[in-house]
Amino acid sequence: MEYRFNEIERKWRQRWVEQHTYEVKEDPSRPKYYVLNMFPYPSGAGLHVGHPLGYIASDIYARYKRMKGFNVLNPMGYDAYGLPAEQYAIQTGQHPAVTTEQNINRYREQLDNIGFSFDWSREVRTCDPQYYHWTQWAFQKMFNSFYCNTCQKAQPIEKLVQHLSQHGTEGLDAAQTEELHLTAAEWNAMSEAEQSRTLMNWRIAYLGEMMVNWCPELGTVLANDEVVEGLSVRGGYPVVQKKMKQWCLRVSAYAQRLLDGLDTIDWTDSIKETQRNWIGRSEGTEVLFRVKDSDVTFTIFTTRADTMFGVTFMVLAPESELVGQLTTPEQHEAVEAYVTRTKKKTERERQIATDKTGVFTGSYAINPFTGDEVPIWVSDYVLAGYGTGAIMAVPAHDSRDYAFAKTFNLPIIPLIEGCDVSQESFDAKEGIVTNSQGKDFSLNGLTVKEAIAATKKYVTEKGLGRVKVNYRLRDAIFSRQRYWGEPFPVYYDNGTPRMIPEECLPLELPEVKKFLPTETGEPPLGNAERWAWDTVNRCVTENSKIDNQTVFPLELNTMPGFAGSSAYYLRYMDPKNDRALVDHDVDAYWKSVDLYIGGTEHATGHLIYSRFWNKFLFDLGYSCEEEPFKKLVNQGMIQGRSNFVYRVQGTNTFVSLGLKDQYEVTPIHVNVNIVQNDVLDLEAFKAWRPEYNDAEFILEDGKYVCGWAIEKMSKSMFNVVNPDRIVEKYGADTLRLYEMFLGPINMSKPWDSNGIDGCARFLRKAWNLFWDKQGNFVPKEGTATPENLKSINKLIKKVSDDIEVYSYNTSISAFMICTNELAQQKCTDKGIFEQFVTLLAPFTPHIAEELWEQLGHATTVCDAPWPECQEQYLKEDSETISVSFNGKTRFTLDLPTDISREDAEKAALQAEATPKYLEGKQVVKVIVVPHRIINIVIK
RNA sequence: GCUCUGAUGGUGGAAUGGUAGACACGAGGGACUUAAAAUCCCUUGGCCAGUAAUGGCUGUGCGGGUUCGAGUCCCGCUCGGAGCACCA
Repeated sequence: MEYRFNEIERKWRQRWVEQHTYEVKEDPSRPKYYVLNMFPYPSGAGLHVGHPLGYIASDIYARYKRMKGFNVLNPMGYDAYGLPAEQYAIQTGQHPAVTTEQNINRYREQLDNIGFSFDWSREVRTCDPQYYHWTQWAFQKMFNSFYCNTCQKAQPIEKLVQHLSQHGTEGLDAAQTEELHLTAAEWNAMSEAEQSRTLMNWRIAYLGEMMVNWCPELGTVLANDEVVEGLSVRGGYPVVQKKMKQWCLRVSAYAQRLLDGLDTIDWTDSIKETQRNWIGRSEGTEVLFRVKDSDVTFTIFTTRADTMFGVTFMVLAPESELVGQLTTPEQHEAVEAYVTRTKKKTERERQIATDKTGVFTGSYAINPFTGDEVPIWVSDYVLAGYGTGAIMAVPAHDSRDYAFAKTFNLPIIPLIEGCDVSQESFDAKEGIVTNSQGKDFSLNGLTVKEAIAATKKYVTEKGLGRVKVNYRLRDAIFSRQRYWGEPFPVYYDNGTPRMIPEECLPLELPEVKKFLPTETGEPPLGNAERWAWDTVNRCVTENSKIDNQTVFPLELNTMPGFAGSSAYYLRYMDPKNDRALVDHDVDAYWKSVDLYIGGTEHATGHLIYSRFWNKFLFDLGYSCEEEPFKKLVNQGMIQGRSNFVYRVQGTNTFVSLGLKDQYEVTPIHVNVNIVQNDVLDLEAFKAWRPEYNDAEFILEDGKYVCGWAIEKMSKSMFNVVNPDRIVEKYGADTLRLYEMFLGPINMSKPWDSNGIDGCARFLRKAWNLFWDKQGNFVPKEGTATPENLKSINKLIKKVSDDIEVYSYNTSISAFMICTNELAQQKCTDKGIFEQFVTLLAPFTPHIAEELWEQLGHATTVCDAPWPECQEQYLKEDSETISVSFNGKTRFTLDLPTDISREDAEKAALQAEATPKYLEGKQVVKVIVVPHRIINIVIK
């Protein structure tokens, strides 16, 4: 009987749809399990073989869990907003919604080909108003909340307003943009608009004037994780720093909880470490410095409080507000020129620069420990956004300060016994402190660690400063000057931002005539005036105050890509709910994602924002778990394996790999789809491109062998392998199997079609177990032999163990071994075959369903119970045990398998061959270890 | 610079501290066939000895250590991949 995978796969895919096999409902009688893949951005290029890797891995696990009796949620959807569709729209005029729809349809077709157990009735798309309703809703909740440091959670903004009106900022401990001091009277005297503006200092979603990453080419600002080495991640365009008024999310308020939460979740160390780096917690001290002949004071942040006696100058960031206050008239011109020069530099230029530049302000600060006057400089090696934007410089013990001091000839005072700072600074936090004697305070003789602690204590007691924890993590910039994103549900009342009433959500994205900024430089939504006024008239009741002559009444920015992907896992639980993001009871059932699969590239983006977003919803009681993703598995990237042909220079002749060294050749990328096992299909090559029509070849052994290299999978390298082609040629089951067989899912590896035949061969062999040469169905009741039982139980044990740790490649090896054994044993027992098919079902569902039906079952194999291993069949009566002395095998013994350790020792010592090895020697101990070895230690 | 990862045949990769190289690909040999494809069987880390069965030595990036026994644990390097980085 021939294995016709095409027919079988088509049949079952259709039946799964008809019978709603993969649709799930909340079912309190069964335990739940939530499996999730990072949903894809549907790009125009379609899926390549790398994309389904994670989906297959999670599908296997989801199917396995279902067979183990869990109610499994395994949804899929699309992260549909994004720059490529919009860039394409700008070039072609094609509406992004149209291209996105097309791409989604193509993705769906490709995904359906692979036989996933997704519950498509729960599909979400971030660009669907039914979906982004809740993205906008969450934003409004953030706008109407602040973060209370005392209770460590988000609170309604009304509580803050109440506090301000009764006590001002007195006793208020909340996450804020800058430190404000207000009395209740001052607050109450403010106009409503002023109060609204002031509240931005605390809101979790706030409008802030801040330095942003501006990308002129893309015409938009970008978040920190969207910029790498001063270039935009999308497109690689330069990014400059610019001060702009933008919507921001106060992610920094959650820094400590984001850090602490990492200890409660099962993610790999490396991705946790990446997030820890990104959050960048650093414990230190803030110290207040007075300025000579002035009332001005300023604070600096340091992690090396022990080096207070080595401060020889101070440095301000060029963007610091102190620069203006501290520059003396004589230095004004020089400082001005320096600050202007810095502004013109791109982020990248500032990062690359190794030389220290700077300028003296003319002012001096007074070291609170020594009373010394030290000059205050301005330099761009100090960052405005970190700490206080000002530092105390200790050139002896900080390499950057050292370089600056050398450049400008400033003094260097060493503070560690025996350190040599003539060539470079001594940065290590170790050694014994010296040179540190003040009026009433000395650090001499202490270790660095002790000195830091002592200084902290002193500073706090004397009111010179305080202990402070700083984080690198910045607030997320939430505005994009783009069209294809969620509109902000915000209108402006004479410049004061207000939320569109909740009952008016979703605020739908309007049609626009063009996707570029308006002539006045407004974002693309500025083209949609009609939409703006209609919205205001429809939703805002008291709109009399809005000046409809001059000011555009709605927010024109749209939200960034991470907005829609931050809470999508909650929406999958209850995707059609039009009254809430997710029903409370439904959320209480599904709780959080048990297994999340996706790439590491989202470590500092989506995976931070999502955790932040969920923690916020948790604080407000909308999500019942604090961490959204309990277990995270990162699938590796699938790289491309490119093939090359070698053209003899100046000819149209191509020489095979083994002979190319005899010629002057140019390697040329050749389409991997016309190469098999590195052998070129000559006719296909000639037909590939017109210029190769009359190509000639120099062959080796009658074949043209191509060279190869591992590169990124990309169109330009002609190494993109399309899963549809593999499915067509080998079937989806073979594709699934092969992708998993390539190696552990968390490792990056090149796609190499060379091995795929092995998996196809295995499935054919497995299929052939069920029919004899005449085409008769083999399985019969009650014919199991002990060998059959041993083989299948070995398989059950191996697959059950391996699947739990996602070691699918070794499971598949076990299947191959078992298949060969059953074939050799000429197994005919129906029970054995049923167990075999059941085990196979998560991996290769189509063939498993077909065989399951052939075995006489009317129900789907998806609900067959996962077999339990019967250990008794694995045991043997006796086995050969090697006996070794001092690590070398000397002889073997046949012993019963269930023999005790003592008896084994006795048997080994009494064995006939033993004495001659023991002559004149003393037995120290006998060690019985698993795997059939007894080791006798002698002296 | 700091942090995290990894290194095993021609290739992808297996090995709870216990016979390293499972399984697969590739390669070589053989069977079947007019032929090819497909299928099946055998060999396959390296070196040495033997007509052969087989035996010996060596071997998991490098150098040490712990252990009866180390790919696995510890210390010190080399090289690759990733993250952070003028973060005070």
